[in-house]
Amino acid sequence: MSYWLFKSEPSAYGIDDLARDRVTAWSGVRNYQARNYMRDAMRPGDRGFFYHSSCPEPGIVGIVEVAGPAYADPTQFDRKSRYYDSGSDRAAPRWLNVDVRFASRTRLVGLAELRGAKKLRSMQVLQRGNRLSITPVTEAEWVCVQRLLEKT
DNA sequence: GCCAACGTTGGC
DNA sequence: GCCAACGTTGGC
Repeated sequence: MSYWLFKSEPSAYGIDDLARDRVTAWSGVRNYQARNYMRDAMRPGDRGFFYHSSCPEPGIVGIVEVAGPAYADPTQFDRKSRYYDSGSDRAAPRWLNVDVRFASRTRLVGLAELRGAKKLRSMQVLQRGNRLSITPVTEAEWVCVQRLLEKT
């Protein structure tokens, strides 16, 4: 069992959208490292934080669960999609994604609060220049955020 | 809107 | 294989 952080711009797809849809495809990832996390390291049942970025109040806003194994991302073959990849071969798709299921909302744990927790100092999403839409979360970090969530 | 950071691309 | 240019991301 591993832990993850899924980052999304709420103007594109936020926790409200996921709460409504219950399950969504984490498609459109065009970064090899993030793809490898989904393809090689994620397991159904893994849990993650849902994080809002590029918005007035960036931070963790919910808990999600990996709903199934990675599969070929259909948007790479869709010529009309902004994620279309003419270099991807149907017989050996370049891009994969998992489905993510809504688990619960949380109160907002904003960036300043995350940065204020010493145990989260090495959390990947907080590092300079981080741009991955998926980052691993250690068990210690997961527990630390859970404790923050218990406070109000 | 600005700026820093990073990945990708393409010329050589 | 190198590296400059470019596009994208994300916090402020």
